[in-house]
Amino acid sequence: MFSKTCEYAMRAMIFIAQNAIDGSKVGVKAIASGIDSPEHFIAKILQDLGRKNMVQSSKGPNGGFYLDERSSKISLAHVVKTIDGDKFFTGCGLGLNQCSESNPCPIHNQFKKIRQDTLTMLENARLDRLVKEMDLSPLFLKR
Amino acid sequence: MFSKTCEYAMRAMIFIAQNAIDGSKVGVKAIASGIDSPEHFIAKILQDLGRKNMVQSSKGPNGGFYLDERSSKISLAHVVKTIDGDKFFTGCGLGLNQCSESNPCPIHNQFKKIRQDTLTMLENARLDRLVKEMDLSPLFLKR
DNA sequence: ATAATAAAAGAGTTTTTTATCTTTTGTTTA
DNA sequence: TAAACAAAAGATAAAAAACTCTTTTATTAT
Repeated sequence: MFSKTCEYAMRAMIFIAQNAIDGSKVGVKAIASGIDSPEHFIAKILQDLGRKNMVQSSKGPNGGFYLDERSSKISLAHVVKTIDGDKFFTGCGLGLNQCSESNPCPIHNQFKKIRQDTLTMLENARLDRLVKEMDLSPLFLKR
Repeated sequence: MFSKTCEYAMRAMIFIAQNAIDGSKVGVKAIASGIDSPEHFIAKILQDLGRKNMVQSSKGPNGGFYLDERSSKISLAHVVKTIDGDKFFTGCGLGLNQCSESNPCPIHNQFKKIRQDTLTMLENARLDRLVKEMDLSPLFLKR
């Protein structure tokens, strides 16, 4: 469905949203172990997300990753688009570039609906909201 | 969404269903150009599908690929499961192995519905049916 | 100032996926 | 039975994705 990179990114963002609260920060080591991902790999991914200002960080003692007000409202859809691009949301199910409304592949219309449902769902999955919901029920981010 | 291999496989199966009719057969060259895929690559994929009896073939002059009665009823879901496995239909959206009904990830329930819709859609997309529908409207399998 | 800490950056390596090329085997028809 | 044809099989090669290691830079606290 999504690339491994993208899965790690979503998990890491949720983990940060959950654990870096009230000015506190989380380090890569904690993130990596918290979401069960390779440490250096998730570090790279977070660097990317940082450059795009989707996550904030500070160096040095007590440093780590956290989310500012804007970042905490980011949706999983945004993360997916950033990492995997939007081919998931716009691409053809059979991989046809020319597939479109006027030039549909055999399963174009059915796929369109599913893609749209997925997009809506991921757009609604904003980090702050997920964390709030998870407070009610126990949560799991380990693979 | 699906691997390239899987996309080619689906396109090739549809193409064969469409073009190998009334005992005629289609060769890899025609298939490759018909679905715009690398010739040797789709040949390999069809070999795999052939071993699993999802497509029939014969060598020599006038040889090529075709579908027997059973194969022509195969669904795209079957093709996807054969090539990409069933992680698409059963796996967690965040890539968590332990995600389940009793141990759900933050987006488990929403994803479950989408996966189910996708599965239903692909199960209904049987080759014979797709070809019938395509006869009504023009079709495109080139990328 | 200096030592410790932690992310950023850069430079690989490994594995998987995608794609190509060559040889072999089986089938048909002339 | 020989030549042509077409898929099967096997072996490589190229590209992308996943992952690792080392060095640098910025920050904090002593």
